[in-house]
Amino acid sequence: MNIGKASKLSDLTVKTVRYYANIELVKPKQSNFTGYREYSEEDVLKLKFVGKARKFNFSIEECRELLSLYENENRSSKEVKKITLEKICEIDKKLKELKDLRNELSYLANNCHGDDKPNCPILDAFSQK
Amino acid sequence: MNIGKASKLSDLTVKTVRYYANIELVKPKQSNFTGYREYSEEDVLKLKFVGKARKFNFSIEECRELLSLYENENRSSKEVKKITLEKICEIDKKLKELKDLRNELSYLANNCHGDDKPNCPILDAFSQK
DNA sequence: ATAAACCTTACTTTAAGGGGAAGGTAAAAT
DNA sequence: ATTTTACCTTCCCCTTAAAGTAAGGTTTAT
Repeated sequence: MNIGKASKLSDLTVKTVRYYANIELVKPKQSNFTGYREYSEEDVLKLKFVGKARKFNFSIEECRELLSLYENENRSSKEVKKITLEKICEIDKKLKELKDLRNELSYLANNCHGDDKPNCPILDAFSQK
Repeated sequence: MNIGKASKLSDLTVKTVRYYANIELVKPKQSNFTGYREYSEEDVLKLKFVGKARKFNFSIEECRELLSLYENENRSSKEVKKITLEKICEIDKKLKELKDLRNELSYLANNCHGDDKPNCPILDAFSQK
């Protein structure tokens, strides 16, 4: 099938699918006389796989790694679990940062009158030496 | 003072300070015969202000807005509070996304044996149709 | 025959700088 | 006085993961 259909079936944009071909993440065989990319059913499965993993916040390079495990019959689930646990750690770190940030901002907002006067504890906090 | 000192005092890299000058966020007067940027004490205060706001996750454009409020004697704290509350909403949204993601990943990891066998519920989940 | 729908490569843009080259300047050490 | 070292400048490329657009080739439908 052509890229348009592969795009629809995998729920990715044509641009994205073409990008994945360029970076050799999911590379279809090139049909030689039209120059059109020719996608197989299996390619579509791989595209879907990557789409899911991307939604789970895995980077392209991590997707490449997962995909090679996915394709490898001799893989061990240990490796996949390890990558996933690392990703969870990353997310926890980010969550903590965001929570702290939210606390500080909400503290500032609560102490700001929000009226027409220029006094503003938010700006004061930003301009503290 | 030169950019190096302004950089140290504001706790930003020279690259960053130069970048802020280029995008006219914090623009010092250019000393004309050496071509060196000439920073005032007030410029340093602005750089620090931006540094703080950036740490609070405000984008450059939001910093520009906050900075103009900071410089404006006729500002109303209402405006600043509004921008801050919007930022808190954004953070809440991001927090929810990350929490959901974490739940799904941790569910998958918990169900993965993590041994040397190829069966892996994580990969299975990624390849579901 | 022509228009539409689809495909191609290639270039530019995004956010917020980081890295490094090539070269000018200033201050300190010899 | 000269050289070394420490700063400073502009300029260009790199990062993520595509999206936008241009210019042009192909295929299908009317």
